[in-house]
Amino acid sequence: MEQNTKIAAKKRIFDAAVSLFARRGFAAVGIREIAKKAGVNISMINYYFNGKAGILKEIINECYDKYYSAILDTGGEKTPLEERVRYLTRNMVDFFRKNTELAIVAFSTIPVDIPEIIDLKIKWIESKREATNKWFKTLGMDVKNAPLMCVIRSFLTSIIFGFVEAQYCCDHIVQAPAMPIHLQDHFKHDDHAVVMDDSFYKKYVEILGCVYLHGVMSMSKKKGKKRSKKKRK
Amino acid sequence: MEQNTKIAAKKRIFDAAVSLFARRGFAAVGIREIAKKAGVNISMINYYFNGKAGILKEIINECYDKYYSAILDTGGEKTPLEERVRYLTRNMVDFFRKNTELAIVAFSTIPVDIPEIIDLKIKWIESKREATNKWFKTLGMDVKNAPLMCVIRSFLTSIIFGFVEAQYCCDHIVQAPAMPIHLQDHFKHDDHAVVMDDSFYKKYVEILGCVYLHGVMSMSKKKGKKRSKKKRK
DNA sequence: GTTTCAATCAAACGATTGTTTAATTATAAT
DNA sequence: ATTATAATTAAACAATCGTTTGATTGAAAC
Repeated sequence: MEQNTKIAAKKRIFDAAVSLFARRGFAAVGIREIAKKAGVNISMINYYFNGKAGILKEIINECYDKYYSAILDTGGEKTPLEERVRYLTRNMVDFFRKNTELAIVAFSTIPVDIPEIIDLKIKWIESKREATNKWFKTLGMDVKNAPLMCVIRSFLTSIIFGFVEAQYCCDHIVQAPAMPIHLQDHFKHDDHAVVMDDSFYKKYVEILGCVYLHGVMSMSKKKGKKRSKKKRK
Repeated sequence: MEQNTKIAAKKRIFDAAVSLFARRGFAAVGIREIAKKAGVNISMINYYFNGKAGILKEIINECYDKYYSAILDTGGEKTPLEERVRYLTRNMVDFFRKNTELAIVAFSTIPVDIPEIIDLKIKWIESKREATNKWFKTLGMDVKNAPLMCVIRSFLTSIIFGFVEAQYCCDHIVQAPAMPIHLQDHFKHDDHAVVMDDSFYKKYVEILGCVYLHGVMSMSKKKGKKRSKKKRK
């Protein structure tokens, strides 16, 4: 068996699983459906991934690797903060756009029955904790301030992921051919009818970056220092 | 059969389902498990709810009813905007805290195989669209600006829900007795070790309200008017 | 008391589930 | 060519799934 074809079968399974899990959820998709979509026999799931959970493990590893690459790339320290915020926002939006299904699966699946997956996720998050804290300190955040960090830490991820997931739902589930036509008419107005091309996302990134900057800087010690001068009487 | 006991059986099923669905997901939880937890026979699911999907339908209706009550209660029009933002933020945080499991199930479950549920959700969202737009106009948002509205529309919900869901996961899944002990040690520092009591949430609301106000007002036509005066030469 | 209606139960049904196993086929190495 | 290894297949397994059905029990109405 040529390496190319070997890789192809494994990859086909992976891609089929990502797509199906994203639309339907991990628990609702069976290995027979994945195998059928990938054009392989069901035993291949076990052979290549050691079972269904193994697919999920690889999804999580690939997604988190890409995710943390995106969020930890915040530009040069000499760059003005405004530009860095914009740069980061763009990185993250790009990440979620390019890896929508991967992210939906990895971020939304919490398989309680499979502790090793929970373990894996926790390890990823913990291993990147200090690195992400560095960025928040750059923003002037007090990382020991618990309620503050609960707002700020996943700010961009929550907003972008929430939006991208909703769009995915709209495009691939509600608008999917299998869905009754009358439901598809619901999205023919306002932001739902907008062509979300690169131009749209450029504006989205600008706006979000601005909201993030202004919102977060209202909590920043860096900005707070400026104010403290005025308050001293 | 007394009405009290009748209500009790149906409610026990509902509550058991909410709890199980929140932890494990709709597709992963079977009716036998729900019936066992509720202390009834499995046929009761069909009797009271016309099947598993019926439970989900009632969960969605109850949750969305409460959710929209919360987000549409934005205080009096005579009240200063700052206070209204704080008021709304508190409403929403309270809603998600009090109805965590309900919200997780209703917001996270997208049963592709059950178009009537998709339909129901869409109807809820569409029926409240104009009412929610009113608030955004109050904020000075241009509701026709698609990328702007894609940032602003679900801003608070994304952040609060994301946070509350993560805490639920931490408290009820990772920290659950069935989870191997070594995983539970991961959350003994920083914001994860904080007692999230009313005092914590009071600060959380303050901070989030402030971030929201400053972030959103950076995009507001109301604030924009003030600046336009200075720009005129 | 009897009859009717509501609530509950257990059994059955056809279908599906992920994992395992042994056989077969394809490919690589000699 | 033969042998060894990798990839693939089909069958089997034990378990589970949600819905349906008819029987039984409990409560209300008369």
